[in-house]
Amino acid sequence: MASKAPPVDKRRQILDAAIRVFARQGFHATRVADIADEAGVAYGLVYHYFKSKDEVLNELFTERWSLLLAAIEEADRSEASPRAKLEAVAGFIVDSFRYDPELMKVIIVEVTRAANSFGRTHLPEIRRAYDSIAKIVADGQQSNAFRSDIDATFASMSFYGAIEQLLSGWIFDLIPASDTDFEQAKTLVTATICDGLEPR
Amino acid sequence: MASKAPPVDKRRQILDAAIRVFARQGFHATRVADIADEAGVAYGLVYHYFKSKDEVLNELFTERWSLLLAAIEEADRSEASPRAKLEAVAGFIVDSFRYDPELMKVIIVEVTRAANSFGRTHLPEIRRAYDSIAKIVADGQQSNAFRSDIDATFASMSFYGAIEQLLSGWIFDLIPASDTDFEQAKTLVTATICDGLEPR
DNA sequence: AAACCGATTGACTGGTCAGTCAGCCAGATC
DNA sequence: GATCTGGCTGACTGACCAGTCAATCGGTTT
Repeated sequence: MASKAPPVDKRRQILDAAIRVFARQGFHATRVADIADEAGVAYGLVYHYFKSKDEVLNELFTERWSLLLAAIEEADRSEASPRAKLEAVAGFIVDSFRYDPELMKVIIVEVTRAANSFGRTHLPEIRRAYDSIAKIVADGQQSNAFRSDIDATFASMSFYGAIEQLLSGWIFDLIPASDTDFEQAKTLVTATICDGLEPR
Repeated sequence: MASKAPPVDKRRQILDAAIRVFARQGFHATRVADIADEAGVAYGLVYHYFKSKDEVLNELFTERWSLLLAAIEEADRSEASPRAKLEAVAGFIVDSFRYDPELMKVIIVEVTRAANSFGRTHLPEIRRAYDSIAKIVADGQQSNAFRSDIDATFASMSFYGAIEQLLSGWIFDLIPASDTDFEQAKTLVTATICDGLEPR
């Protein structure tokens, strides 16, 4: 009756190939044929599974970003201190990069930081991440764990911007990217934002 | 003998038109014909003054970025406190945006945050900005104005990332962009990075 | 064993543009 | 007023590539 499951999931194969090719050449510079070749699959099959080249990137982004949103919201729901919540968010993003640098590169470079072209479609989802972080900050201010004279939106943008900038630095080899750098980054970003650079 | 000066500088006219069109449609989506139309100039004239469409963007970026580099290095040379130096840098970038939002949008969106495609060529110049900021931080650590347990490179990336994220927020209408917001941003970014979110 | 059906193939097409180029025109020079 | 020169013009072309589609394949059902 059933048994229709193919031995290999070609759709997944195409998505994984796309990650590699997008990471290597960038979205605009990759031809659909490149994806098909990398996946070891015929050109037309890409269009069997996806409406367009854009939809492939859409799928990659949505898949990963929803995890990020879930992680942020879960951190927020926890009983931890506001600072620990922020550290959890930073940790999740840094680990995402460490675990799958190519996918994160694609998401950051081609979507998140490409709000003018491709990212435009996803601005609402991207914004949700900012908003969720802002909520953590605002709650922290409510409970006097954070000072209230720095607008929560400003603070959340600064926090997220700092993290994304670090990822960019790693992606483009502007700063060293060893395992210890990743670990340090998690605490240092949070330390910078929460404690500040000036001695206490 | 001389008197060859045209009444209007067509080259400049093309550059200014390009700023507007790039800001409106994005670099990839603008055809060279769009630039020529916007400038009120024949298609071919663009190629009289520029080798390629890329070179137009190159020119815009280099023009502006060299000002930024000069401003950072000047801030560094001043006698002010490290914190005041950072505030000067933040102030310059924010003012650049306030004074000419379209140009800054193009530079941030199409170059700085597009390191995979166009920005790749300019990575060295972009990096110089990061390095100059890092030097300010490192000097601050040397003089004990800043704590030394946060790596200067990390800190400078965080600082710059925070600012760029704010610009992105303004560019894409994610956060309010009034004159008071701009003024606040200058001090708040510095306050966040130097003092931290937690109360002192 | 015939009909069926979804997965798979890859040649082909239509549209889009960046960049070229042959020549025009207006002011300067002789 | 003839010639020259360089800014300026815009039609044209060659390359590129996303997306289409008709055909094939291999397993299933009747």
